[in-house]
Amino acid sequence: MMRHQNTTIKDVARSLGVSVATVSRAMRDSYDVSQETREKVLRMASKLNYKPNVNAQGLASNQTYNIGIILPFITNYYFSTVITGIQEVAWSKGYNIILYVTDDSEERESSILENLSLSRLDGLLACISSHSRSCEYFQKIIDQGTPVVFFDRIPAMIKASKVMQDDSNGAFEAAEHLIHNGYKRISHISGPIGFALTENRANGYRDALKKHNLPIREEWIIHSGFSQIHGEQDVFKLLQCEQKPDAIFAVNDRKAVGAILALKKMKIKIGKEMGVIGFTNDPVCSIISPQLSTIAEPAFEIGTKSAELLIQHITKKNFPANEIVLPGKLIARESTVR
Amino acid sequence: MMRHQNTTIKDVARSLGVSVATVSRAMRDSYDVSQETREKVLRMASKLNYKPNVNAQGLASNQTYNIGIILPFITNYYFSTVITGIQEVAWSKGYNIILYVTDDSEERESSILENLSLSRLDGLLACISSHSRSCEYFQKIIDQGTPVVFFDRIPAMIKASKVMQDDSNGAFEAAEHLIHNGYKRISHISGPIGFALTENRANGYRDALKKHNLPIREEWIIHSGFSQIHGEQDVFKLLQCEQKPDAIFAVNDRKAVGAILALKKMKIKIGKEMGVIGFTNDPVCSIISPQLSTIAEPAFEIGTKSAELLIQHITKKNFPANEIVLPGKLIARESTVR
DNA sequence: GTGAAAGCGCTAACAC
DNA sequence: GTGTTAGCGCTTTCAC
Repeated sequence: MMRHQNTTIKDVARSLGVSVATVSRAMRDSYDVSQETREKVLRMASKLNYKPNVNAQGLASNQTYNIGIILPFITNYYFSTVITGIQEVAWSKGYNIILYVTDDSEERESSILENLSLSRLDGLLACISSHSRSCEYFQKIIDQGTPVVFFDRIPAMIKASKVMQDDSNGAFEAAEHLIHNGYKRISHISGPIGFALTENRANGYRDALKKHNLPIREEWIIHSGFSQIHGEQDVFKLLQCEQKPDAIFAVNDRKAVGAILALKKMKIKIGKEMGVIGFTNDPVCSIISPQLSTIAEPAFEIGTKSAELLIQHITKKNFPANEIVLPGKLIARESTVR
Repeated sequence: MMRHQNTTIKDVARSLGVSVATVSRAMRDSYDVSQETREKVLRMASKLNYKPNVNAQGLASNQTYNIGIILPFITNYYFSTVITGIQEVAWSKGYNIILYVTDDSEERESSILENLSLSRLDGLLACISSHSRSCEYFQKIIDQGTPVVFFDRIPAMIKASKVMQDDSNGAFEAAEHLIHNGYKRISHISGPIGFALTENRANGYRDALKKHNLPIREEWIIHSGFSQIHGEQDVFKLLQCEQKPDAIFAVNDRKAVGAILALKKMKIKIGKEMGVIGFTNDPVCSIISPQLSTIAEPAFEIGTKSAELLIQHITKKNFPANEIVLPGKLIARESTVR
């Protein structure tokens, strides 16, 4: 599969009567080239439309200027916005993004990582699947010298840089908002057990109830998946409780949307009879009726911070692992008005 | 930035007492290797955890197993689903995906393409920005021998493979659905002028009205952008018309959602006083109230077909340019019931 | 400040 | 069916 041959560094060197080494140095702002030569080279390179061959660069220098992103889905607001943030930073620093989608399957995740050719990547940004546990395949990659930065769903056992929203504080604010608005029997439809994100949000919820001396009933805390359908199912379970809650704090907006849809089906008045608050600030919040109160997550910034951090790790050896926590913001809408 | 050195083809060859050529051939299912040797090599490679260096492979063979995707956004249902489809096929055929996001800016688009190192990519999948016109930078890439397949928003002037939904037929069905449901003054809030997609949907709309002898009033056809806010704005314009329409066919669901929100603000009863139908089948259709009728687009299949087509172009020289049109499907919901 | 040359890890033409 | 070897286009010592 030969493609048309582009101009190479040799062509530039030849037409200038200099060596390829000089061209290579000039192209990369290496400081042992005279100002004059550099300009000459740059001009000729652009005239000849010279683009360095990235494979050759990568082979010679052991760098690729590619960063990988591995995550469960891209088809939701949060993830696609994070990627957009990553892309923004990557583009500005000359990095490309290679996308790996796990479909939230641990098997797929491990298969991708086991088969990953690390020679392709300078670093990896990762959000693990909701079924992932030990994540030893990530550890393997890190041990082999490829930096990894985790975001959002992060594995507890692995020492690496991590970027996340302030889950416990956000959850605390969400629950307290419900309390301030007069709700007293507050339930929580949560995510899978064993996730930092899940536990932090559950803890924030518990803390708020404790602070205001409200009962924490374990039957009001339901753990299931992260999706809309899980939200619907969880509501039906809540409605079976002996004592019914009068408000729902959902671990994310998708589950909150599922909850609203289920409540509507049951003809339960949202707000008046049952307050609902989510987490994320998906655009659907202001489309659904009643509009959904939520904690806005800084999705775009999660992306930019993660990418910046990863690039630090790539460019500076022994850059220390960092944990960045970004604040969320309460957005009150109709679903929490009595 | 040296990273830990992985095992190379030499290591595998040495520990087996064969040549690197044999290992190389065995690894790639080249047929002039004995069954026995191949198995021996494969076993040793996996034992040594050998992963081929993609830069070296790319440099030697002029292939990268990377395909690029360039598109306006990834933060909406349609695009993220297309990418998921692309990813699916790419993964199964051993290709990686490199993502480029233009933020719907022609400038960004051309800048990305001008700076693109083609040595990085075996082929490109593209959906142009809503402001792109001549797209000569795509032509340049094609001329240099890199295959490009366009999807959804496709440039008219360029000869290349294209994949799209059946826009005119879908629009025809949408309009006819409104007619069947008793609407008589049907308006169309459309996208930017000059797009195949826009024109095809507008034509389908016109054809349906003509067939049923309904008036086509130019003031009922509004061209603007593709986003929700444009949908809202367009509705306010429609409501200024001397003779008001009784139904709206929106070029996509995002605009239809904007329209619904605007109508709600104006206390106009959706369905009864004003029918609304969209195009895409975004999940928001069944979340919004009333639920939005629409033409379901085969987004995932658009992705898989595009990727398959591109891989054909990559692997078979002189594979002829192809235009694939995938059918949509009417999904009737509440917003078109009187 | 610049050039010569080795070598990054692999593929493919050629020889046997 | 397998080995030898010349590159692929670039970076990077090491001379000068």
